[in-house]
Amino acid sequence: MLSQTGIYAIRAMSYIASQQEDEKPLLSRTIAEEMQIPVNFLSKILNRLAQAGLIRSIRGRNGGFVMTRPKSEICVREVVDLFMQLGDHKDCLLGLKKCDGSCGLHHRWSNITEQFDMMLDETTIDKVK
Amino acid sequence: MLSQTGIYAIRAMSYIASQQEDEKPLLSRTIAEEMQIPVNFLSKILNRLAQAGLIRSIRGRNGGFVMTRPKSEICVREVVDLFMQLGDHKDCLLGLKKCDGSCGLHHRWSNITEQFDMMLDETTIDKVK
DNA sequence: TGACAAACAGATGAAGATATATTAATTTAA
DNA sequence: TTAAATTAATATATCTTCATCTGTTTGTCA
Repeated sequence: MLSQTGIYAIRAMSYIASQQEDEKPLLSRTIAEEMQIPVNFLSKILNRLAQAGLIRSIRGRNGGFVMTRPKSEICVREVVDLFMQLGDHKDCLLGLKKCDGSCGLHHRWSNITEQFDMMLDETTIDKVK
Repeated sequence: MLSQTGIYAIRAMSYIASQQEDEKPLLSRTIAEEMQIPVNFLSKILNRLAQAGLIRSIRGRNGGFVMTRPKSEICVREVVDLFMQLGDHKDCLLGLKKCDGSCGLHHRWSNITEQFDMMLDETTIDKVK
């Protein structure tokens, strides 16, 4: 449901959020260690997050990453959307094009995806300890 | 949540189930066309289903595949389990080892996986139109 | 200028999905 | 009874996507 990259991104964001009081930029190395993410791979993820404006990157000595917005105003979906397209969950689980919602799994599946979507939308980064 | 292979397997099984009245063995070619599955790939899937005893294969002229058990007694999970291990859904969505269930996504996620598991267990092949 | 840190490019690896080709079993027809 | 046609079984190769690693470049501060 979530790709490894998506999971890493949430982990990284929530860590940065949890440490932002310090004001001091967080090193990617530190984040990688604390959150158990391969450091070079994390680098790409952080870069993408920075491009999207969710964090700000600071180069050079005393550099690192800092939040740009209040952590309570960033929802998990915003993060995830940068790394995977969750596709239209409205579709049939079995990928049947003809399916009009009568495929036996359809109703239950759409309940599930609905809950999943709500979870992403309603959970903010600061809630993800 | 389901791999492509898992999806194909359910599609194939449900098609065989829906046609079993005829008694005549179904060709893999036919199943592939009707259910939009790459024929050679389907061949492997059917083979696996046959090994597991969910269907029986008949070689040679007039051969094909037939059901071995009443379609109302085969649940979706049985099919899926042959092609993917769904892992322990009990775990933390974010893969946090330390997570004691307090990770903000945990509660909602475990509800979701619970429903998903129930869907697989309680839906029989004949219900998957 | 030199050390530090992020940014970027590219190569590698692994898993899953798909395609190609060959082999084995069975039936039918000559 | 034999040969041809049909069909599944199997083995192998390719393609794709995602994840990971390696190395180089660029920017910044002391």
